[in-house]
Amino acid sequence: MSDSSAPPETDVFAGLTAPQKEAVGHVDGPLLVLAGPGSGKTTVVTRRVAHLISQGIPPWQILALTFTNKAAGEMRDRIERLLPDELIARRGLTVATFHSFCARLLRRYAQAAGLDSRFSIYDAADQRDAIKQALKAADLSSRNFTPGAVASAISNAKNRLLDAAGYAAEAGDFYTRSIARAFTAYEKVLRVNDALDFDDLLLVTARLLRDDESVRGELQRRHQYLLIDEYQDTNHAQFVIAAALAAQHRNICVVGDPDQSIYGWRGADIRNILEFEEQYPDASVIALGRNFRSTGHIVSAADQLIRHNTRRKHKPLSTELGDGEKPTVIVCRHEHHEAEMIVDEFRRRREENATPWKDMAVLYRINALSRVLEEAFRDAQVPYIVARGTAFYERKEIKDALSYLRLIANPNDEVALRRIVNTPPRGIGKTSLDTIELFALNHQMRFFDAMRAADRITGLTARAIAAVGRFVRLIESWREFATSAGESDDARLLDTEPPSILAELVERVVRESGMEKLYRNSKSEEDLARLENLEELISAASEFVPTVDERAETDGEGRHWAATDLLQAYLESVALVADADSVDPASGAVTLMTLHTAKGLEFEVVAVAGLENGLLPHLRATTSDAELEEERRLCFVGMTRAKRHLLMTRAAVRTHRGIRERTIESPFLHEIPTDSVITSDQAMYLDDIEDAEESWRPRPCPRKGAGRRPRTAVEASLIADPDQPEITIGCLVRHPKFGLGRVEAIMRRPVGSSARIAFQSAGTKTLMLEYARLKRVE
DNA sequence: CTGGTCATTTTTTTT
DNA sequence: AAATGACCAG
Repeated sequence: MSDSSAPPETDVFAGLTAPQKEAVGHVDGPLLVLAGPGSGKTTVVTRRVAHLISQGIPPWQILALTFTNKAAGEMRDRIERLLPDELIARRGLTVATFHSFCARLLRRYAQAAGLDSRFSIYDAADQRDAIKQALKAADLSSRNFTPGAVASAISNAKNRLLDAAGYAAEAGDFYTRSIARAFTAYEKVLRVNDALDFDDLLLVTARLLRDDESVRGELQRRHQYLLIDEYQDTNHAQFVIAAALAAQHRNICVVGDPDQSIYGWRGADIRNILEFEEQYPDASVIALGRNFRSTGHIVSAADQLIRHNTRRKHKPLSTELGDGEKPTVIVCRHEHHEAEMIVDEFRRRREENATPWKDMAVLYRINALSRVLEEAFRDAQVPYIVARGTAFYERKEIKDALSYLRLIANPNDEVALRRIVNTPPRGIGKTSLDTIELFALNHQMRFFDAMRAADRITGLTARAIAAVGRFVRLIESWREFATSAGESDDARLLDTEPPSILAELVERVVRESGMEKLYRNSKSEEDLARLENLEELISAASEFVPTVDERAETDGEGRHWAATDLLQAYLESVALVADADSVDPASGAVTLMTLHTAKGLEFEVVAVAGLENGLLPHLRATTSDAELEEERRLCFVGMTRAKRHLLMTRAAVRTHRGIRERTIESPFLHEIPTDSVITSDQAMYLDDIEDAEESWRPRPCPRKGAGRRPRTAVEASLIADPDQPEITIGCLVRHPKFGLGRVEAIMRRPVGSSARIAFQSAGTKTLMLEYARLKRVE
């Protein structure tokens, strides 16, 4: 299929360097692309896929796997833009995250995998609940075995493809054997509930591919060309999945950078990329070392730092962009001072260099650092966004609503059931639940079935029986609604306007569960915010459209999407959101995020905060050399996000978890030669922790109660971008088609915020801010 | 059964 | 500092 002579100079090769061209032109056989920071990796990958298609390979034979939805979405968009229009119509190209690919595969091959296709996906919080339950069942005190420790032990085992039995076989000492018991009990909880945790998605898929020859063969034939992004972050399960898919055709292209491997703690195995050439001795290896992103001093400082990693193959980094400015290091007095310095610097950049807010970012090691920074940006009236897409789904009211939905989709999901059975309070208290549980146990019944038979349970008060009956009828009426209401006509799916059957269901749940009433009757601002969040959830549901890939899986022979399929896909997409997914380039605000989420992104101006010993490197990652090297890579990733200017800060005194402590400089700062950076010590004469406190004057205009109140999603969107006239609630806007209207509500969502606008002539509509070309009218 | 207060704990990073 | 869990009064 591939031409052995030089690839033709079509436009997919335009403007590329020689190694880039080589990678783009590669068609058959294994390929390893070592892509340093800013080396045009995404360009190479997307053009290569376009090139494959131009060589006559059907798009549906190509499978690209990424780690975040955002990366997948971007890749899909960029590939499609490279393809001729007539091809887009008949695509079928699969670009997905590892986890969503596996989830879909497992639903399709549920029977072969020994699963119920309605299985739930448990997130970290659900997993915690399930582990607590398991610890109780295994009669282990959660004193000595904290759910967190057990969870990470189990996760590590699963990433190595060990199940509970395999783990137990390895367990020697008392502690490990106890964990093994907890593991076994936890697996039982998952099985009974028809639930999988994140690790299971990979583990079960890997096992299925390994053990089931016919499934493996089918998938190998379907996915002839495999592409894996960020390969340095794959764990063993992912490695097995990739190897199984590629075993026959060997058309596997992996892209990554060992120096940016930062997920070792969750089982990523850097050996996967380091030993790729041993696994595929005939692999072509292409190194992309030239940096097109950052100016010279930034590249050189980062390079000096990463050289301190010993277990590493050094590759030269060079830049195309001239020296630029030296990175700045500022030693601040304390965290508030640090935040102010960063805000000051960003303001100056905007005034002097006209750098837009959206091209600036603050990166930090731990989420807890965001609070002080947020305060500083808010007080300075600088628009900012905290990239934390998962935060929305961690809110109590949202988790509750989703638990109702999960229970509708999967009747056996007892973790979901227990969460909402008495939320909002409906008279089913602990005593009643214990009685029901005992009954279920004695009669070998499902918990929900026992509730159904509540009137036969002795020891339950008449009051409780009535309450339980009402609850059961409520759930069953929703379930009936979801199963009977099919999408009568496919056009509805493509319609952006409600009513969507899904939104209807979510709305019914919010209303009929009593959640709406509970929060509406409350006077507290917090509950009002909760109500707004629930409305946002409904609005998000109304706009939910399964991805092309998902639809392709189910549509097939003209099969219609039933409401339950839609619900399933929705719950799946919600379970698998990542923080990085919420990074919105159209937002017009400074982005605040962790170093981990920043991987793969770039900004003109970047501040890395908290360069202190114990914070970066983190205290818990200093026990081994391997961990310390990973922390160094993390710092390297942060530094190389900057295109033009890099600011690194630390506070001499920092308050963390309520304790104020003097800090020690990060060794990483020490490792960068002093003449590679410009250092400014603002805390030189700070002899005493008390001085730090005195020097912190309360900021100018502290609003009443600010800082206490939980910030709502809506509030975040009210911080406007001065680059453009802001769109706020109540303001007048003009839409190119609908004309003049007034903004009634703004809904900020992880991806694509929207606004409800009452138009003078066109009626009330909900529009996506990103696409609707709204102009504010003064 | 509900809703308060008080004590205790918190792994940093995430699909 | 914040969030959970245990305990107790209504």
